[in-house]
Amino acid sequence: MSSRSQKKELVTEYRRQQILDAALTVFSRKGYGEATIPDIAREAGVAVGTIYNYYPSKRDILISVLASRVLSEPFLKLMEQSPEVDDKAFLRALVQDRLTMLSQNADKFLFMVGEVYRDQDLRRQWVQEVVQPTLRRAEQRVGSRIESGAFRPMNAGVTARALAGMAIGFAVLAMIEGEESPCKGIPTSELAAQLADFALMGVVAVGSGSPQNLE
Amino acid sequence: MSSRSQKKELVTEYRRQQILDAALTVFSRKGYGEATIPDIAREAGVAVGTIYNYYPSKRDILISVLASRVLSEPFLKLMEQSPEVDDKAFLRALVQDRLTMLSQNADKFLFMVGEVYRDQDLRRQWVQEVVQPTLRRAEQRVGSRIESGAFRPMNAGVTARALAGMAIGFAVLAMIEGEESPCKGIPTSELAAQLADFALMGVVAVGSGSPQNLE
Amino acid sequence: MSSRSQKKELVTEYRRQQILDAALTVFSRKGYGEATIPDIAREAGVAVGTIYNYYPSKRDILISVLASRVLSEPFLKLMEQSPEVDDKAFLRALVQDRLTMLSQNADKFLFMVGEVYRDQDLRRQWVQEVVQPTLRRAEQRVGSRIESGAFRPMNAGVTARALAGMAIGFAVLAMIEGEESPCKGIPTSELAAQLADFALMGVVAVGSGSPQNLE
Amino acid sequence: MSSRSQKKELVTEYRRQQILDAALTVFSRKGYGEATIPDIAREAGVAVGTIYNYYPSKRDILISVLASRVLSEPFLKLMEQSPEVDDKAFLRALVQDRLTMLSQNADKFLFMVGEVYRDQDLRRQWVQEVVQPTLRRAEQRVGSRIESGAFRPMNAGVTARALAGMAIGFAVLAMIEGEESPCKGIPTSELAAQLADFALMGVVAVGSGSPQNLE
DNA sequence: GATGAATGAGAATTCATTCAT
DNA sequence: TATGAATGAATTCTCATTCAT
Repeated sequence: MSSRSQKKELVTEYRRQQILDAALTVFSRKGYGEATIPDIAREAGVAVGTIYNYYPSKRDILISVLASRVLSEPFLKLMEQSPEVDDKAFLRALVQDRLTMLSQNADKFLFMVGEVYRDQDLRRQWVQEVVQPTLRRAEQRVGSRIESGAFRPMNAGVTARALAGMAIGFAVLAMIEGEESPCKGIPTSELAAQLADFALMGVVAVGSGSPQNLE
Repeated sequence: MSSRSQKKELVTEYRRQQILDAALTVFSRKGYGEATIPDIAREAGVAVGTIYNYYPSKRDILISVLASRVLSEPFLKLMEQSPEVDDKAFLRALVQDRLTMLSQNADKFLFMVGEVYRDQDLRRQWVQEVVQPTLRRAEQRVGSRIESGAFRPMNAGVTARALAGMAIGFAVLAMIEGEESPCKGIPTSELAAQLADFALMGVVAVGSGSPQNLE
Repeated sequence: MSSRSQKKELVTEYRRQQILDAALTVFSRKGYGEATIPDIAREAGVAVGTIYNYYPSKRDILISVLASRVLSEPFLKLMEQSPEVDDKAFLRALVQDRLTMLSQNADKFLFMVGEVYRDQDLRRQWVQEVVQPTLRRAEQRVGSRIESGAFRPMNAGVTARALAGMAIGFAVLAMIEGEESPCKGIPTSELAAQLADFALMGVVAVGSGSPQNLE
Repeated sequence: MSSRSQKKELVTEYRRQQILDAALTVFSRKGYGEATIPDIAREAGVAVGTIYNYYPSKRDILISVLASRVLSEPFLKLMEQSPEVDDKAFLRALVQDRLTMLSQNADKFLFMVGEVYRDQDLRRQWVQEVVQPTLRRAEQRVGSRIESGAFRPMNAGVTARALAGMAIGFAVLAMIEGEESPCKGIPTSELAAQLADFALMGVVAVGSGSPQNLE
């Protein structure tokens, strides 16, 4: 008896995933506005009506796709980083991971930017449940390094966002430039190393005459 | 006679602007997919049919809006920066300017991200005519500073993109976090100063024990 | 063996009633066109599929509901009136009963008026099996009172329909006027008395000067 | 200039009527629930989209049809009756007129019974603007006849509703019985005469022994 | 050129009915 | 027999585009 209802639940859950996967694919390809329910149904291999047995409207599909596939999933790994390695190795690995992830998921991210920005509830939920916890984690790490004297005294919140922003912005630029980017030929590991160095040491040559220039 | 045709041209040009402004407003508010021609007509104060006397289709309006309002204008200022001040002041001013611009135009940017990414021609045109010239200029500046020994030896292309990306990514995060951001209370000039310092000197405390940690 | 099959039949019959009751409730509330099979299933506490084990289509449910719940039941009582009391008491009791019945079942009647009118077979069946037997009975009663000289010489068929129509029409008006009706505050027994007097004696004051006016 | 906009308004008004007429026809034939917008468009000889340029939803079409074609129009004549003729002639003419009108418009009435009953706003509006003014007029007439001693002392409100109800109920029964009604062969003028006599004098034979029976 | 009513293809959504379990 | 997920035709409604005035 339990097995019967368990089985049914499994099938139901599988359908849900099937539909979300299909929706993500279609949204990525055509954007939310241009995607149609028949598109999603075809991609999922189910009938149009079936979709409505699982989600009450197209917008609800979007919400579910974002919640379960786009807005949190890619961030999960980021939250689990072991803090035990040294900064440089950590940062290189992190940046490399981010770049890889972003370039692999660029299409899956871009379709939702406008939608999330426009839907206040969606934005707030995402910010509170995903973005801010992630940033807070980075902030804490930066803060503890500052306390230990390893990092210069800085505003940890701003710095964490500058670091995260650098990775995101760099990846976005790479995405936009596409094949025409001069970074295209450089291996990701090398890019990550350069970015990590930039973040750790900045651009100024230490011991050069520049510091004077700076003040 | 000439004045007659000149006048006509002026009116025509004015109408074009009127329609583009209205379209930008509506696209920003609702997104391209959800915006309708009647929306734009209402916003512009003209009849639906009039719009089709100036643009052959909704998509063409999008193209024109992006080309004339979104993709270049905000970057024009970037190209005009005087390079004669010292690095720190320059960077602070630049970053502050970018942050202000982005926060003022966030809504105007976000609606088109997905659209541009999906339209290859549009993306390529934008990249070649606007993005790359701007980045190349930054790259040259970084390159000359490296040559002069003011900056550490680095890949100028990567570094220029890391700098630009940091500003863009930071602003995007601020936009996403909105009111909930811990940076919300900090004056833009102060934020710009922190970001500029981060870019110039990195996070590591010079002379600390960290450098060993780093290697 | 017999008890097994009897039990089964009982259950089957019970289900049928369950479904018809639910259908009547839902049809009354939303009308036939807007009522859905899931609505009825929910109301009946059975699954959608179960309904199709008992009735082959939504239209068949309507037919059964009308036949067993709406078109005959409320008229059955009418046939059972004892004819042995005097006219005035009889008419008062009858009218009061009709008014009470109609006001209690108004919602159950109204949803089907259009449906029945449109379905010729349904209408004819109802007329032949229910309406006409009832009216014929009233007609006979009026006829016998005319023969005995108690009623004026009149067309018994027309008069019977005028009497029945008065009760029905009065109740319909009361239903339509709802709370706003000036009859709202009058007790049903008083209303019934007035209507019965009207039917028996008409409106004209006997012995008044009006009769001249009338000819 | 004025003629231009006047012309346009005329066309607009004509379209509105065209659509309402078509909707009335289709609603009458199929009922509101089963009627479709393409049905109405076809009947009106316009495109589906055109309908939506004039009415925002199917329900709004219903409301307009009821307001302009069904709920008031047939009642207008009733309000204009000249009160100067004698009661019998007046009542005969009135009843005949009602019977004719109802039998000609039966199909147009029946489809809306359930809809009006279910839509509180619609019902209330109809009652206040059409039904009650009409009934009040009848009530006043009955009241003045009572005062003059021509009618017996009665509750004028109840009596007016009994009279109106009789005409309505009689017509409804005739509609329901259709071809099978024994009244089918009787000319409308004769029916009206019988009903008027019934209303004026009741069923009881004056001077018969019945009055004793009645008390 | 400007206008806005008309158009109809196409979108989201509903729901009667089927059928495997 | 009971169930309820799956189906897809049918429905309401939208809107880019056309075109007569």
